[in-house]
Amino acid sequence: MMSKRVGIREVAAAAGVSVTTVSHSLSGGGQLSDATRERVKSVAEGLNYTPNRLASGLRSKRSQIIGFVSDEISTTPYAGRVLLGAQEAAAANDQVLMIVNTNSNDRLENRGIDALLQHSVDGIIYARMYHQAVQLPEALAGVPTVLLDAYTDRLDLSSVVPDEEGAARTAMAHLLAAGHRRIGYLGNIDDIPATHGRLAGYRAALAEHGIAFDESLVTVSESMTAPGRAAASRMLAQPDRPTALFCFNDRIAMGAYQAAQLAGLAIPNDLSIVSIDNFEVLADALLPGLTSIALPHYEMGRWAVERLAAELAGEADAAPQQIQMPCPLVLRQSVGPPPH
Amino acid sequence: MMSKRVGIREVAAAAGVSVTTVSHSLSGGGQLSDATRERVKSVAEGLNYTPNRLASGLRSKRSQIIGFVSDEISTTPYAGRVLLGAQEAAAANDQVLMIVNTNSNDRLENRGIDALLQHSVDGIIYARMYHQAVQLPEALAGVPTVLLDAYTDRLDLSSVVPDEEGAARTAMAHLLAAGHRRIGYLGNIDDIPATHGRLAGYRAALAEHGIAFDESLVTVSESMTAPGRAAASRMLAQPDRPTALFCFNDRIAMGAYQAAQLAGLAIPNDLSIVSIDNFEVLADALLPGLTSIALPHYEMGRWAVERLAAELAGEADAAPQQIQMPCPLVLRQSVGPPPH
DNA sequence: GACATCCACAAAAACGTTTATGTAAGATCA
DNA sequence: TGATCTTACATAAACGTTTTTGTGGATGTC
Repeated sequence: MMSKRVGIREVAAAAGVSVTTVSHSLSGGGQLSDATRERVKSVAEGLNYTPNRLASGLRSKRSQIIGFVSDEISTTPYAGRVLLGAQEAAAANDQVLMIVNTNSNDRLENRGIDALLQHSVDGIIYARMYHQAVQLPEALAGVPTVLLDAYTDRLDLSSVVPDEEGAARTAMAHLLAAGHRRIGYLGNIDDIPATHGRLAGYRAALAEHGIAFDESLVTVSESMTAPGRAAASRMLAQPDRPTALFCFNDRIAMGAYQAAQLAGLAIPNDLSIVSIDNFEVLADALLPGLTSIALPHYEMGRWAVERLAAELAGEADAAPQQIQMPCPLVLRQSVGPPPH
Repeated sequence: MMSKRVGIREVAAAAGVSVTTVSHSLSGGGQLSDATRERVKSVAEGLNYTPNRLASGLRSKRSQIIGFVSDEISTTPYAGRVLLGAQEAAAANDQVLMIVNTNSNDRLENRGIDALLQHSVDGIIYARMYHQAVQLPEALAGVPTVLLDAYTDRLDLSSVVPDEEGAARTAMAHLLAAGHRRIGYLGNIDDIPATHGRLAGYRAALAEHGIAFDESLVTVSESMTAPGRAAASRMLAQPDRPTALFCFNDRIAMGAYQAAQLAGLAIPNDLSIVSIDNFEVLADALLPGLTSIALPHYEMGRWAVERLAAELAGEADAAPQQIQMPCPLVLRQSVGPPPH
């Protein structure tokens, strides 16, 4: 049982054909009679033959490996979902993922990319853990690459990011449908696409419903719980306080929960809250459950790898695409009608 | 610039030596004069030569790839830290990680392992996302393997898991040092090592301090927020309620926070809480911050890969080890002296 | 000064595939 | 009926390394 791995030669010998024939039989190439093809296949199966991908990659220039470089694999809880989507898509395409983390460090990034290229990856997913603009490293020039949760101004690269504005509109639509008209926005302060896109979505949703934008209903803070709590407290202390809050993310929303509690406001009876992230450990754990917009991490991971695979295969629709993924609403219990 | 990748032949030609000499120069093998060695190295550097790992792996039987098999890469927020530790250790050893997710599905697991073996990984990290007993799949027989957050009864396999009992003792020691004597334990109900180890640690810590074990101070529930809340509520409703709670994990602790709030108890003035997980998004966000024991995910990832690398290198201390990693206490604001 | 030893390097085989090229037998065609 | 085309496979080169084996000269030994 524990002999050397069986190679293509052994299969050839056992089937009474040449190694060429075996190779063609298994890959579907060449011209062979269906009879031999099938016979060889079953012999190979019987011998438990599996090809050596190093050898086949060396010769064919296709390693069937996709490199995955990300900035921060660990600090966010999203990385796992992205990776899962990417890995599943890879498996479906008979590919496998080789990962490298850069810690947002250029030297590490270059070393990592180098390592991937030395292993002859067929292409690379260049991923960020939050939506941002990036500049593609020199080392990736000429390497098939798809951007994930990141974008550049280059139109020859495919990329996928969440539809930030759409996400905000969806959140707002939900609040508006519940009857709210005074809706506060607890925004983020960083200069990133999410900041601008979500604010734009907030304003657009108001405009669509003929509600005037009210400067006093918008605050910005760091997107963490404590600053969110402070911002929410300020907003709820206003004389004509909003009946609902749309929060930049779940951590700010958690701050809003705390502020509401401190202000003696019940959710959702006195105050409705919706936010973005659908970070389950928080959203499910909060009391009541937090209605939130999910960022499509799994889907972006899948899409990026599928896109890359398509481009590598030189498929018909292989022109690069830059897409924005829709973000679905996940209902829980933090939204109700406004108090009268 | 964008010519074919430069190979070892070009380096040989440029340096005026044979490819053999180049290979030896760069790998440190063979016997060459230091002069040639250095000269070849600088020529290689000048040409921007990087070896083709497929070719070198094919010939040398060492791919420099480590396979990483995990059950659930996405559902827990810990995966990222494990992966980060593993990846960093791999990079330090000039290796790279190839990952595969099994979704706890045997068929997927076998296909994934097969894929890794086809790519000639040098060894495999067989990881679980929570501490548990496993049975090593058939397909891994004969493949160098290290278990991560998992163990078997086989002594020929290295493994690393958290020291559950020690973690509980550390948590308890902290509460005891603060002066608490009536300490409740909100435990978990699953039949897993963490359940038994942490309970054992709780009992051991009490015994060490001459405190009698009180059945009424222990509850078990699912390890999530809502069940934790219910369990904590029951415990806090007791006539002689505990002054402190040790929680199985942060999610249960969050439930305890909610129960305390419902019962009108302030943390840490009326009730101290410590738990295990140090799940930062929760622990930092809770008000006040939750003092928690960190599980050594990053460290386990590092250790597993380093261990595997050592065993692959056939180092002197290469005898398999099964270790339990210590779990450090992360102080926040949820522990104070008991109310008098 | 004959022989073995060692040094510094080169030539060539090998790793396990894929692919380019070759070929023998049968089918097709004028 | 010979020439040409297909069909179905085989032979051999190639991928870019590492490793095994070879070699010519310098050095050492007695």
